[in-house]
Amino acid sequence: MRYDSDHKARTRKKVLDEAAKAIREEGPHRVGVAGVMSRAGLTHGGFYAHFASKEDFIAEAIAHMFEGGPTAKLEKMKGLPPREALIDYIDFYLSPRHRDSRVSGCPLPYLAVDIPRLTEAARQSYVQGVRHLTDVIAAHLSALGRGRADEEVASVLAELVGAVMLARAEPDAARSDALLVRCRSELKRRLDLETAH
Amino acid sequence: MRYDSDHKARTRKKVLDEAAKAIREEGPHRVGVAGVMSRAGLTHGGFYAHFASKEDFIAEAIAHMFEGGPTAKLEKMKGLPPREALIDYIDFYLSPRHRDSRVSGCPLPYLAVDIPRLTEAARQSYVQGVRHLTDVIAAHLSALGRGRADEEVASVLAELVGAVMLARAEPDAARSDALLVRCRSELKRRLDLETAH
DNA sequence: CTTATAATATTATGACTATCATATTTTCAA
DNA sequence: TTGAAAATATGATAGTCATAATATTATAAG
Repeated sequence: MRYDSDHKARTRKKVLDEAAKAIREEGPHRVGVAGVMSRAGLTHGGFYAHFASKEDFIAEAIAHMFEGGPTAKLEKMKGLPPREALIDYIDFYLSPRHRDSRVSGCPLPYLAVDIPRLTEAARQSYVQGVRHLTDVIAAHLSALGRGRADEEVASVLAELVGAVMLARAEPDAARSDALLVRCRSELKRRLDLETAH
Repeated sequence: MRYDSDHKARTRKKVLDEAAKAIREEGPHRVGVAGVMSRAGLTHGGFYAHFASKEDFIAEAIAHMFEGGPTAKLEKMKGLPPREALIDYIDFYLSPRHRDSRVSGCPLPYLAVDIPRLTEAARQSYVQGVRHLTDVIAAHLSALGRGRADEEVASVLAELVGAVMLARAEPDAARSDALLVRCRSELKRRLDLETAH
């Protein structure tokens, strides 16, 4: 071979990185081949040397979103005592910073609505991500001695995802902040995670 | 005038009805002028006799979504005793029927993700819809004698919206149903709405 | 330094889109 | 029944998109 052995692989990763950001900003259907390639410092010509089709590309980009940085926070949870881990995660997930992060951030709220409109491959990536997050949270709830962890985790995840989406849709910053604060405190209250007394 | 005095108004309504359905099915950016006009039994030519631009059209269609049928359920809530109203609404919102309703159904979960990408006019319609639903639920929570209704309503709304979205994203029917059941029962439990004992 | 080839760029094509100018149809009033 | 105007249709234009064929560049091996 003439180029570096992983030259193409690095380019591919760069393109997928940009795609993941663009999907968060514009949604999976509005990202264009030429746009993403350009953001990655390339022209659109080489696209089909990397991906079979745009559909395939979007599915790969979505899988990529679940591998990247946003999962780091989740992995860190595993090493912490359950109470601390849950408090940390709720505070992170419902933080203004996470709400405003338009290029990283958990894929779940970004993609939920479009998942039924995407390919089977994209759906599978999404489902895996949901299962993973569900399992980690449920494990910590169980470790805390909560008997109905399996029931509770559905409700907790729904509130996390719904709150981030509604906070992003609220243009009034103060109201958006208030929504996050309220959901944070309600979540901790109903999971008996309050730090005081 | 030569045509019936409200001929144009009826056509306009028909077009907006179809647009509202199409937005739920495909998202606000993927609905096309020609497609919606065709669904309404017209050709694309007359479009600009009804709307100034596509952006304006989408904003009007979104406003229309909040006026139509899906709000009926909400209005019915107002006439019921608070406990019954809340139980009814939760059971409706988190029903498989509402999850599967791809042409009617509450606009909140359908639009949340796209709202930051739409015009100011569209955002304002959405915000009004959120406020309205928030107020009605909060009023019923207060009527039930719950002191922290303003805090709770944010959490409840987030869970309702998030649960519907996640249920729609879950391709496994049994798992999707289970998610809805769990959120229904968790919501009623934490709001002390359980019917038994 | 040369050459082969992998990686990327240039350019082209056809499908689709919003928009608009113009033509045609519809139907009330006379 | 006819004329006029309102409502809608036909057809065109310019732009964008995914896709692909071909050309060019970059670089590791000889």
